[in-house]
Amino acid sequence: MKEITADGRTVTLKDLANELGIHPSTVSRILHSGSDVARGAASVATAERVRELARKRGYSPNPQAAGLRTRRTRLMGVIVPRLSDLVLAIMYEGIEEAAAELGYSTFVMNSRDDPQEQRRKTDTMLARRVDGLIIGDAHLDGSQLRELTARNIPFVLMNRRVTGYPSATCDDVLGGQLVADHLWSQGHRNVAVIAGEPYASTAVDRTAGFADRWKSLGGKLPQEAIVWSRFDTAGGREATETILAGRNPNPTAVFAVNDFAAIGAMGVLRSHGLAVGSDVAVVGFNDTSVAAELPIPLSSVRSPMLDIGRTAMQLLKRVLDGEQVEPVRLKPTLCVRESSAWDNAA
Amino acid sequence: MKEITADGRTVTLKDLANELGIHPSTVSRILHSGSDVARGAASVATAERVRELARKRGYSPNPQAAGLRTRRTRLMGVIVPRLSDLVLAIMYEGIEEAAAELGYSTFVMNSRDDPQEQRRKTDTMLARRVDGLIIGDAHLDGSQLRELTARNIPFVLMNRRVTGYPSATCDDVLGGQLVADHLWSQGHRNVAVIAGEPYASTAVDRTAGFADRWKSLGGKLPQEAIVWSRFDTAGGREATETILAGRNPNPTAVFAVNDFAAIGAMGVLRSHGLAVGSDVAVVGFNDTSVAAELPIPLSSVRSPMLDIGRTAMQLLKRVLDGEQVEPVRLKPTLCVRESSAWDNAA
DNA sequence: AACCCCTACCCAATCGATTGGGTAGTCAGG
DNA sequence: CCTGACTACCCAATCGATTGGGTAGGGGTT
Repeated sequence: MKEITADGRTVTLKDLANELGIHPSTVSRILHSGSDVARGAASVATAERVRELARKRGYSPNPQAAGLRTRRTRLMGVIVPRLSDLVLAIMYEGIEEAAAELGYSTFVMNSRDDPQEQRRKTDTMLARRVDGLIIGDAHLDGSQLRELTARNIPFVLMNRRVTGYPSATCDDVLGGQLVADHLWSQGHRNVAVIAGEPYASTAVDRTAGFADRWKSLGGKLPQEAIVWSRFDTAGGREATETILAGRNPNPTAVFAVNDFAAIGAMGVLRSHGLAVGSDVAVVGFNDTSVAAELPIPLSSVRSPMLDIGRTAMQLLKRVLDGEQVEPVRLKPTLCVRESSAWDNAA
Repeated sequence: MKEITADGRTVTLKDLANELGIHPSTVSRILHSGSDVARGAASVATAERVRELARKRGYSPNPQAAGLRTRRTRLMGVIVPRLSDLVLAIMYEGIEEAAAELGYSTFVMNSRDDPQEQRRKTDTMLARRVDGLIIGDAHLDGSQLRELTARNIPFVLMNRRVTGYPSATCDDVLGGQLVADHLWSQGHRNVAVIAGEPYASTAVDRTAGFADRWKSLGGKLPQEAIVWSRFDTAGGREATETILAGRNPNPTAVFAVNDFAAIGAMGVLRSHGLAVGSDVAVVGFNDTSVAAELPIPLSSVRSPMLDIGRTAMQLLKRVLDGEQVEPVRLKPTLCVRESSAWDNAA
């Protein structure tokens, strides 16, 4: 309800002050701090009159002016590889929710996981004077992050973690373990992993969680059973071709660290005459909304994407408040569906 | 490359001016206008010195201060039903690209297609003093838009259009026609439409384009062959159940105005023992990335989503420049795949 | 010599909110 | 009656960039 004065400008503090015959600074103090400011700043009666008029005139403070003075914008920058990745889109929804609750607004930008773009987007955000950054595209090498630290910019990581920095992620190691337990108990002994991009902690942790647990269960997982790939369907297809070409006998189960890669894998398996669910089990990760909708519903590790976003925002807020924060890892759960429900122990 | 002075503040115009012994206003004029300002404002030599120093110190103008003075923020607000809808996410990528080229930054917010949220989000954006809005969630009744017009806020529509307002959309009517032509030429005569939400022009136009063309080809399309639904898989499933329950004989083709609804439809058809592609053709809309990846690849109308986003941003820029702009409808193309490739004319 | 016009700048107000530092006026206690 | 402590405000500087309105000095014209 932004209202305007007779001459077409938006209502300012001074307008309110003039109308009430008091000083703008008094109005500011009344509106700025909670009702607790009545002590010292103004009488209860005046405070009430001010608040009433502000409501009536639809006063909304000018964030430019406030920011200029306070050097805080209540803006947060969010950088993600791409928003058209469903996983990141949902996390962003979580961020937006939490940001609204905390009185912040957010910018998002896509970096396509390209270091050049990451820098460029970071710079645009800083030029906009954001108070802090949520980095959703961190690479494990961390060069990007060292620079931010050096420039003294408050930030937290989301989705992907890097040791030594605050982050909100899924417990990806646990996620990998859940899959290992599941496939092992279904009787599989010859498995392969479509591991994702080696620069992303999501890929590395999920793969490591799986591999370590698999070995501690007594399973074998030779080097060539782990194939690194892109996170999309095409990446999943290529990886699966590699797996099928390189292993004899073919694995009876495939764990893809990403649903879309898993979908690509299912396609290739099918076209090689292998029935997903009976000949070969497939498990994905994230439990994106398509997983359950496929003709052969895809087993997938459900990660709390919305919560990860919310948590990232809350962490960043705490960083801005000067707190020392620790990384947060949210627990995933496994959703078993047809694609891996066939019992191979028989 | 935001640099800071010795005492930790970011570099300002005044810093540059002091260092060069000239007045801040001169620096502003040199940096503000292109190189064409050398005439009148400053000597070429001074201009060069200023630009050089600005580069060296990593000067980046404070948008708060500039905005406070100029009353323009170079911020645009974008409101979409939800960013986790792939279609909108891609359009937003287009917006972001175009915005960067034009020197704007963008906010996105999700409204969930809920009028209350639409208002709330609009107000937050205006409180942030955005220069204009891109509305991606317009409802055909247009009450939301009348209010914006009344409040004198520059905006354009995206994805969905409403008569009388500038917009960047897909030519959805044409899209519907393409599907009608295709299904008719494949020999189908008994078809059904999963029509989407009746408040969205995308749904209405696609359905109308299909229905009108179908009838002009000589086809029949009774009222009960058109089922309105939500845009997601669940909506598609429900609609398909309705269709299968209500029609005898079953239709040999189904057009869903949205890929996700189409995916839901394929699931239900399959579970009713109908083979998609041979028993029943299915066509979706938008050609989102999953369409081609399904076990039975889905025919779909490809809409130029990225371009729609870019166009929306460019239109808005022109609106801000005071131009009178006309709605733009971008041409879609039909991608035929297995789900509707079976020739029923036989 | 008087006049005008450039060139290359400077000056100061302004945008709207915030904030450290007052100050009248009232009341109580000594 | 004086002092001190409140209460309820006011004042003015400030944040950084922009912009309409100067102006000094130099060169050219008539």
